[in-house]
Amino acid sequence: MESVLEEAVALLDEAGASALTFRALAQRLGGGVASIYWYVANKDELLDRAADHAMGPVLDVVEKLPQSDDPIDDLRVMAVTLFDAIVQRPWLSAYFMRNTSIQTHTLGLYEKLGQQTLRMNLTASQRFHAVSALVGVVVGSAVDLGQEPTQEMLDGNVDRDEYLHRVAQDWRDLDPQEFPFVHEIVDEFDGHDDVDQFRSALELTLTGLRLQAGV
Amino acid sequence: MESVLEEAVALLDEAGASALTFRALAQRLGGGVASIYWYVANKDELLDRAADHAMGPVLDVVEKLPQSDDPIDDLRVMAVTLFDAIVQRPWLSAYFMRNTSIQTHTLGLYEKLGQQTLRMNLTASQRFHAVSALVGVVVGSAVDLGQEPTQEMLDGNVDRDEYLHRVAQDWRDLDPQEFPFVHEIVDEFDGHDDVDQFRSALELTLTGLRLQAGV
DNA sequence: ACCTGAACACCGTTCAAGT
DNA sequence: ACCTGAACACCGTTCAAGT
Repeated sequence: MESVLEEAVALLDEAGASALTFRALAQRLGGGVASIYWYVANKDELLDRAADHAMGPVLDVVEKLPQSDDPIDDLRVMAVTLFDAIVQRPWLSAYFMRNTSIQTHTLGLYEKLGQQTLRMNLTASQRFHAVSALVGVVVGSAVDLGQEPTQEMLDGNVDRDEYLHRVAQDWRDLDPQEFPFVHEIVDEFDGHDDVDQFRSALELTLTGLRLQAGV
Repeated sequence: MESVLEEAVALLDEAGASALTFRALAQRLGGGVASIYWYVANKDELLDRAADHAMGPVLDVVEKLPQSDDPIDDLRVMAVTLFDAIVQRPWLSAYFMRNTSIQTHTLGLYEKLGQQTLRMNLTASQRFHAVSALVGVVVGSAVDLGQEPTQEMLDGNVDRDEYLHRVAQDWRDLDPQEFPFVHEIVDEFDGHDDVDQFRSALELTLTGLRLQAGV
């Protein structure tokens, strides 16, 4: 079981979600395809378990984080830790919190995030929504990352920077009268860093939360 | 072309992303599978175009929205409009803003959101990040919705409420000492509305944005 | 310009049969 | 308890050939 998940994660890391097939996994394990069905009921469960397996080290880090006097600061560090993990493993975002009865590490992370809201003056509803919002920011910001390279990127052998640059050029060719905003931000878009984007989105949500809790 | 997208959207609406196959689509169009390849290069493009096709009416609504004196209020209405569309078509979230050179309606929506930030005292970078954050909130909140029903849900013939209730029961069985947050919010989680969750996340981001712009 | 049948190289999943 | 080979019912995609 352990080695099944280990090899599944390795396949996902090497070539993304589309590379994880039962046949490829069986080959790496040196067995037949049907064997894997002794450990998991179907591919969904395999992916849920693989994702949670990869969350183990992340939970370890989060649990060892020192607590400051400011729960908002602690939430920020935790969210960044989680986001960093997803940056390194973009395939994670699609399977985060999909089945907590199987994903115990993920549930642990959810709990640790939530415990910070227990330190703030909020209602249970506000706490629930706050953590959902934070998870949403992390996952929402990571959606871009999780996307498999498009056919265009594979064909032209273009990397991310080159791809962003081409899109930016398309945008610059648009009518400035009709698309004033796109023209305003096209230089920002061109070569932008996903981490900056995430950080800004996170800060907006944390600011809103700070105001709500009055801390 | 128009009818290809029309039928593709119909298939997606009826049974989700997994129902849209070239064979199923060809059958509905009364033709062969290979015909579709005259209109689109591959399945990715089909999905990108279908998603943008469904965005047409949404853009129409957003463009006809009256402008208030508060750009934040206008952003809220637009975000809610977009979210509502995704609630009705959960499959949309996965293909939003994936290829703007093809997705002209989607680009139009992005522009309309952004134009509200032009009315606020922000830098170009802040504007870019603000709209990215808002899109992230919408898409991030919609990720739950977009997920296909799990095998467990199909097997047991359980609906969403019943499913939430089962997960909630699992959570209630956890050790309260170890999972104080999960216990705090389990009653909120049980039977929660995705719209409420989205609204809260949106409000936190808008509050942060209001503070940043000083309006 | 538009459509087709038939094939190719894959998938996830099942199942009777093995140890 | 664990593994297997072989089959089943699908996929997206290609291509030579048609109108």
